[in-house]
Amino acid sequence: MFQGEQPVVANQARVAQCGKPPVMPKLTPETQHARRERILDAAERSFARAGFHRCTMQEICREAGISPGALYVYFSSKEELIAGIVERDRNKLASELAELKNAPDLLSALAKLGEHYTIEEPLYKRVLCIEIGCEATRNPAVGEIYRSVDTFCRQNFAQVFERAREDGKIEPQDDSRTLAEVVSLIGDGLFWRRAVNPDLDVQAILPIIVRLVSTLLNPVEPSVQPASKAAKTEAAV
Amino acid sequence: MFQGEQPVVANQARVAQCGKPPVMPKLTPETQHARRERILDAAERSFARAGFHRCTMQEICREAGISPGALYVYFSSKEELIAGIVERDRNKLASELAELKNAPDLLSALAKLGEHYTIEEPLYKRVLCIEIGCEATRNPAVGEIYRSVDTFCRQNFAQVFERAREDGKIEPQDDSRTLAEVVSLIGDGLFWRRAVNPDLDVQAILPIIVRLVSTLLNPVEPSVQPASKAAKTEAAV
DNA sequence: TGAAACAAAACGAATGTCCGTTTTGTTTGT
DNA sequence: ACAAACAAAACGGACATTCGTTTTGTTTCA
Repeated sequence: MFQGEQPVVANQARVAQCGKPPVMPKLTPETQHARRERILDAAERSFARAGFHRCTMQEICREAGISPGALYVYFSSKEELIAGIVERDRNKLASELAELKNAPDLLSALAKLGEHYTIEEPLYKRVLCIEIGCEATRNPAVGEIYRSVDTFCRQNFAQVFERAREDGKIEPQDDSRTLAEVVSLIGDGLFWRRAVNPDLDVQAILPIIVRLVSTLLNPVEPSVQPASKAAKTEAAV
Repeated sequence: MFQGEQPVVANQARVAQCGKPPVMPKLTPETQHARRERILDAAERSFARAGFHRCTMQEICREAGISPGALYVYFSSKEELIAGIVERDRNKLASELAELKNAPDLLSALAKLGEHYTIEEPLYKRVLCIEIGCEATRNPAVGEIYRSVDTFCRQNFAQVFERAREDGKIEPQDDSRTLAEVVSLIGDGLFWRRAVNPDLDVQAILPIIVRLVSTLLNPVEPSVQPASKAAKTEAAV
């Protein structure tokens, strides 16, 4: 994914093929899209505050400064609004992770991402991530979006590792996809801890996390630049 | 905590000081407790299926095979039922983690715990864990229970690490509480990944996880038994 | 002892509220 | 001018909780 309006993960299962297609035309597409975004923003804040299922449509309308009638022009159900939130959020994550491929230094790029998502990102967004994952375990539409992005991200990680393997930076017996899964696990763990315990001192933890990940990534002598065909050192682990 | 009926974490914030205490029948305390447990079991299954907020009291009653009236004898609100579930579940986790102190081999004990919670434990319990964490971010009563247990667990980990430090098994510059946080992070990450992606191949991942944790724990020459006063090796990192 | 009297416990239909959605007019943009 | 966009109010269904009644079990008393 490069910048642009296409989502990273194809819109298979285009959100909710509800009987009645929302009536759509007549406002210029840009303002149309802008209003959808505006509503999504309001919904995001509201959902983060109360959770998907304790948040009322009225509350979202209030937050967005519009009436229910207006809202239903853009989203034909609460369900669809939820799916819209999830889709937008996940696609953003996916495109950010996809950037990793271009990073000159994977490790510091990862650290930076971790820092971004756990420190700079406002609290309500972090809480929403958790809510989304939770919803994905029960709501089929959400689950499908969630898992498709998740799969994409892991494949992406795996490709990065595969490339690292070619540079001899990886223990040969380690499977790339398994490593990708481990990195995802650590990332998700970081999210989760941060959401659940807002006092978490991320700054203290990150260096250790980075050190851990680096043991997966750099069995090769450091400071020696990619001598292409892996020169394994004797010092095991 | 040793075996017994006391919860690991004290019941500060005794669940829901709601205006009206449940009517509490004149049943012998044992059967009273037994029925509460029975209801909690049913609620646990129901909540896991639908989530706390989409699950109706009727559904729980159906699952428990009792009437709404009967349920309200034992729990005076849905809120209290939720808190009851959370309290029971978290205390069980806490007492299991507390066992780690007695484990002869920390690493394999951790691996075993991980395996237990991600493979043997039935799916619905795993999903419930996620739901609980999520609820903890918004519901104050639940949050209090969750965080008190969480704190307890991390302190426990930290103590274990502190002991390991005395045996020279830890990098001196690593703070025990930070290490404890990292281990919690990995554990929670494992939960989360497993709940969100039921296809996760835990068996493939665990060895790598164990290897990672072991790098925190064994910078000292392996096979050399605890020579009590840490003999630091030169090989930094 | 045995059945009448009482109490505890459970039942389940009824209640009132809340909330997603629809309907009905009015306004606005093109 | 006309349909799209909107606001406001109202609808209808669902849900947590209540409460009058029934069932079950235990005590009382003759």
